[in-house]
Amino acid sequence: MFLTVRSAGRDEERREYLVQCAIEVIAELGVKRASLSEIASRAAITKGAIFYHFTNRKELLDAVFTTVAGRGAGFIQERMAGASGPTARLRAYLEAFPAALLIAPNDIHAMIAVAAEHELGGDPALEEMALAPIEEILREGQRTGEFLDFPIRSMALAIRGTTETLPGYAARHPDLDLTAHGRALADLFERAVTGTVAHNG
Amino acid sequence: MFLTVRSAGRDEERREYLVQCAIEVIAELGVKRASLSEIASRAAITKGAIFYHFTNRKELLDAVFTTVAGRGAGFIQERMAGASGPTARLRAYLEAFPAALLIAPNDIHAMIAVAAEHELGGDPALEEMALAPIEEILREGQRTGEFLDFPIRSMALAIRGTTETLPGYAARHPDLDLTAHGRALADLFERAVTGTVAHNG
Amino acid sequence: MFLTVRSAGRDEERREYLVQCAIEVIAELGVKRASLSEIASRAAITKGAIFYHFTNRKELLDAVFTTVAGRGAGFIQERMAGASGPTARLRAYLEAFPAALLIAPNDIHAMIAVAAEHELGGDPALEEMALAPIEEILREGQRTGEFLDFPIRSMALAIRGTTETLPGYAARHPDLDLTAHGRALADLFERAVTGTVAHNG
Amino acid sequence: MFLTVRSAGRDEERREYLVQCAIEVIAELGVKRASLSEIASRAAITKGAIFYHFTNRKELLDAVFTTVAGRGAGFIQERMAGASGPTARLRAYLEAFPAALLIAPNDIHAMIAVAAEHELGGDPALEEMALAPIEEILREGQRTGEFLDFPIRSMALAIRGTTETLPGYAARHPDLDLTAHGRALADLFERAVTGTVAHNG
DNA sequence: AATGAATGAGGCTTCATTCAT
DNA sequence: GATGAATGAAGCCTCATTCAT
Repeated sequence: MFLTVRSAGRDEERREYLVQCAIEVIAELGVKRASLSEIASRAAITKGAIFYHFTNRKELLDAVFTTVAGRGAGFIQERMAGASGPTARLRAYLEAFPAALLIAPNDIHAMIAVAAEHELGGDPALEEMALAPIEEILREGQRTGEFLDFPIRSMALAIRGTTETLPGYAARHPDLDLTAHGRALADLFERAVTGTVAHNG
Repeated sequence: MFLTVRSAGRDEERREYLVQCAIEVIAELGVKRASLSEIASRAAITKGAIFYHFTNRKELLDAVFTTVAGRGAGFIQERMAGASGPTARLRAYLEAFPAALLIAPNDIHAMIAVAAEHELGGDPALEEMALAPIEEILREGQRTGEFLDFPIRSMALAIRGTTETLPGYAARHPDLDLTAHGRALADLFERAVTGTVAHNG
Repeated sequence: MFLTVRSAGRDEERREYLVQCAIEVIAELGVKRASLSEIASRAAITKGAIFYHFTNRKELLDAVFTTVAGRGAGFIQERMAGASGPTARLRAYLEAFPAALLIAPNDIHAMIAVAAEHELGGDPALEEMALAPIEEILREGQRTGEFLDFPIRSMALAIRGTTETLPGYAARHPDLDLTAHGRALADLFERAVTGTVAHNG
Repeated sequence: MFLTVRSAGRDEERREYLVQCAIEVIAELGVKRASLSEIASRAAITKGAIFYHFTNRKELLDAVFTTVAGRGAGFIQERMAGASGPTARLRAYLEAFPAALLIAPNDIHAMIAVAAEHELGGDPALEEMALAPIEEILREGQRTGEFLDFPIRSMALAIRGTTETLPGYAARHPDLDLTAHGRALADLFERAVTGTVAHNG
């Protein structure tokens, strides 16, 4: 349609398109088997063309991660927008993650897969970015007194570990009821941080 | 006969040695980058020699997993031996895992890494094997009434996710106090399953 | 479009070039020793490049066989074109094979070599394909009464065995007069199938 | 039985045993896949031990060939012993080969397989050894006038090609009636060399 | 006479990367 | 902006061969 348009935007569009193709391939085959050939063929271009848009494979993978992490964070924040107070926000967070997996499984699978690769020798700042929003909720809860006293980092790691590990299991067990599981996780961590579960009463 | 026995012992020794080298390489570089070259050079032999002791890379990796999973299970069982009752057993389990990471970090790293690869390409039974002991405790706790009512699989997944994810973080944050973290996890899940924490009282 | 056509042509050219190189190597060294390294070095490219044009070694070998079998069949059919009647056709066939060996020895050597490997690991249909044209002539000769009564398959196997075995001998005995040998074979089998030899009278 | 005997004969026995094992493996798997490992394991010894008895793989293969070719020649000579006159001898020869294939298929398969490997870069004298007895019959037939005039080498090559090619086909077509085929070959070549077939009249 | 362990060369294959066009 | 062709390093694996014991 816009084939004749020569704008800088075209470049960006193309990058995003390639990233999207990469996400799909990664979600289906895993990072290791997501070769540039595979991605290129999914995008119906040639391997060489990828290098016009990305310096190397790593840069493409980074773009994939940034994209999916960004979208994921956006989705979760949306879900948390209506929740006021740390307890509700924690619940929203824990239910949002499985919901995201339901709505955009490719994104989540790709995010986890790439993150796993990145972990060895990857950017430690990335990890903090994932923990930060959780810890913020926890800290606020302790400040307001709604939450009990517990080591924040340990609790955050438990929460993150629980969510991070979910996509793989869900992929292998398509019968898992993600909504129910999300609620169960919310209950579990609500009781862990507050000592009781209001909503189930 | 003696010759056979003696040489069988040698052979077994050699296999174990190679497995140990593989564990170290995997713990340091991850499964993907643990090439046979790398492992061979760590063992100060040639690549070809590996094939004298193992049919395949896969067979070596399987041996690695069997070894580390066996040692890990042994260690955790030892730690749980003194604990009676589901509450105590759950605490023992959750404290034992970080302790194992402290004592034999390579084993744990290799175990998680290999398990991740195995699960991608494979054996769903493995996953159940990891969840089974956890779920057994949870079921018993619910039966005796010590534990609240919650979906067992969800709780087990949370526990497993928490532990499975720990080695990576610990590797990137050597300053993490694993003993304290183990206690925190035990507290957290004890409160989640029982509604309160006895030992902190 | 032109670009596609032109490049498809290039691609095909390249494939044919590689096939030709493979034919030469196979003719000289045999299939077993015709490694991709050897073929690549003959083609003055790298091993890796072969995989750009062929999926694997087997595909290259298949292309070799298709090529030489096609050319060989073409040549023999050409020679048989002028011959009418089973007796003349049989003679044409038997003289054409040594002639082909004279004109394109590499082709014939490669064909026999690859066929031998294929048959070991494989395709029984190939064998029937080689026997079919011979048996057709024999059947027709018996139908018209020009040929005596004999078991067709046995006669065909004798003819095929005679030709199949010739390239090896010819390679080791460059002094063999292939034209004369072809005539001798034609005489021999003509007498075998008709009881007499017309042309020698 | 003779385990305690320490004679030079032991060595020879062992060699023969290994050769026999090699024959079986080659007959079953072909020369290429008849690795020393495979042969050793068939012989229930170790690879290393083979090198005590043979300098290298080639020497073992040579011994295999010598053995099977010797036994084959013996068998054929036995069968030809009762035949007097070139016509009868030729018939005996041509019927003996398929008979040998029936009685000792492993020998024949191994012989052909090894010969095929030897052909590229092998001993040319070997080939003459196979042709000599055929040519002797043919020459005698021409001398006595029983046989027509034809180029001896060409006829011998046809006969050898026919027989040499048979084992492979027979292996792929176990339903082939070897006795009938032998008779057919004898008829065919008898007519080719004499112009008629006495025995079928 | 033989074994067990290892070597080292060579084989096939995959893939990120480069580059002329 | 993109393609097609190629490179080269690395990976896994096989196997004849060697050698101390």
